[in-house]
Amino acid sequence: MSIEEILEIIRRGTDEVLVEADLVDKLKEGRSLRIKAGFDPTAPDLHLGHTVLINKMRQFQDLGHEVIFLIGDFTGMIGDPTGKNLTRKPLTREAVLENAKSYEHQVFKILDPLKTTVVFNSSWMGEKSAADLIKLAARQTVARMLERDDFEKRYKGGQPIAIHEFLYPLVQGWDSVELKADVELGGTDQKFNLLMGRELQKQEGQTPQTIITMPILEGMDGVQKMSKSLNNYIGVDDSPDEMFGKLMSVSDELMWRYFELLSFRPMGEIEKMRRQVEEGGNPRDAKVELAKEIVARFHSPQQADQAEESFVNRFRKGAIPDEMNEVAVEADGGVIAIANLLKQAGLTASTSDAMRMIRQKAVKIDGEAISDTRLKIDMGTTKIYQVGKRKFARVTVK
RNA sequence: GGAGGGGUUCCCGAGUGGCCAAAGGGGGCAGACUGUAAAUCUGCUGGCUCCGCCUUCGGUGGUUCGAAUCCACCCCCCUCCA
Repeated sequence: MSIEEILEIIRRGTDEVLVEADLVDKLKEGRSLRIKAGFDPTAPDLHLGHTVLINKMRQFQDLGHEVIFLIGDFTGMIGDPTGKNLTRKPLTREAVLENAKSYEHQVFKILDPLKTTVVFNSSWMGEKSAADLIKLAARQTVARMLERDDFEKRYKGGQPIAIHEFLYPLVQGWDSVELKADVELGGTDQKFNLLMGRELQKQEGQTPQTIITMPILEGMDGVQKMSKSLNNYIGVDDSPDEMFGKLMSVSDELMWRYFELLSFRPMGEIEKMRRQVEEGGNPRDAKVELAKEIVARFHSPQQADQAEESFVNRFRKGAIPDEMNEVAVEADGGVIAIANLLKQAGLTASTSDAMRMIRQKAVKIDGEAISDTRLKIDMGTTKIYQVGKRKFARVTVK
C-alpha cells in the first residue's frame, strides 16, 4: 500500500490531523507506531458515538500499528472538566478493574485484542509526589489554560472552574510522555489536551505525537452530540431489534454521516449509494444496509437479518412483534388499574404518564386502542400492552 | 476580608402575598401524515388510590387565614475591590 493510500484510510472521517507531514515521516520509518487513546475509568456504557474513535483505532491496527488503550483511572479523580462534575470520587481498585473488563468486552467487538495494550495512568501518576505534581503544574500558565475552549467559555460566562481541573490536560499530556506515543486519538473536544501532550513531549526531548481528532457524533436527533443523558444514543449493547430500529429512525441527512463514521465500507461504495439516492432511489434502502452492517458488528449477521425481518413486519406491516418482554404484575383485590399496570410493566414512567398516554390514544391492548383511564384489568389474564409505536410488553396479572 | 448580583419545575427564563403545579421558549413524549426520514398540524409534559388529593420554586426556622413571593440565619455561585 502506498503512503497516499494509507493516509486516505487514516484521514477518513477525521476532523484534523496535526501535523500530517510529521505523520508521514513516522509512517516512512516503517515501524509499528504507538497509537494512544484514553478513556474514562467509569463504568462504560459505550454507544456508537464512542465507536467513532474506536473504529479509527481499529483502522490503525489493520495497518499494523499498536494501539494503547489507556484507562484514565488517575485522571478520573479529576473528572473530565465540563463543569458538571467538579470532583469525582476516586473509584476503588476493584471497580476500576471491573470497568476495564467491561470495556474489553465491549471494545473487542471492534478492536483486535492481540494488537491492543491496556494500561492505567495511575501506574505512573500514582507514584508521583506532591512536589512532582507542582513541577508538572509549573509547566503551563493560567492564561494558556484559559485558551481551552470550555475553560474560556466558563470563565467568561461566570461559571465556576476548580483549580484541579487545570491538572487534567497536564496529566493527560504527561501520559503521552510516559507512553512515548507516536499518535494520540481523541474527540475534537480533546484537542487542547492532545496538544498539551505534544508540548510536554517536546519539553522532554521526544518527538511530539501526531494528534488526530475525530468529530463528535451527533445523536439520533441529528443535532446534539450522542449521549446517554440526552437519550439520543444507540448503545453497543442495545438489542438487535432496538439497534436496528434506532438506526432506521435517523434522518436521511444524518445517515450519510453515520455511513462515513460508523461503516467499514469503502468511501467509494458509500458515494455510489449516495448517487443512487440522489437519482431517485429510496433512502430507506440505504439505511437498511447501514443498520444491518452495524447490528451484524455488535451482534451477528444472522441477528441482523432477523432484526430486519421483524422491523419490516412491525412497522411496514404494522404487526405486533413476536418477541417482547414478559412481565407479571400483582393484582390488588382481583383487579389492577390500567395505569398501575402500565407503570409496573415499565411501559410508562408513572401512573400520571400512563393516564396521559391513554388520553392521547397511545395505549393499545391486544392491538385495540383504549380510552378509558379507569379501566381495570382482571387477575389471571395475559394480554399484550402497547404504548406508543415501539413499547410492547406481554403482561400477566397475578 | 469588603461591596454588589444571583440560586424557580429536564434546560433557559417569567413570576415579588392568594386567580401558581407556577407565563413563554427550548427539549421531550404522544396522535395525524409518512419511509419509525424530514417538514407540518394537534395535544401532553411533578406525583398519586387522577373530575379529587399530595409534594415542588438553594436549606432551615419565622410572620400570615394564606408564601416561590415578606423576615432571620445558613449554604452555594458570579463580578469588582483587597
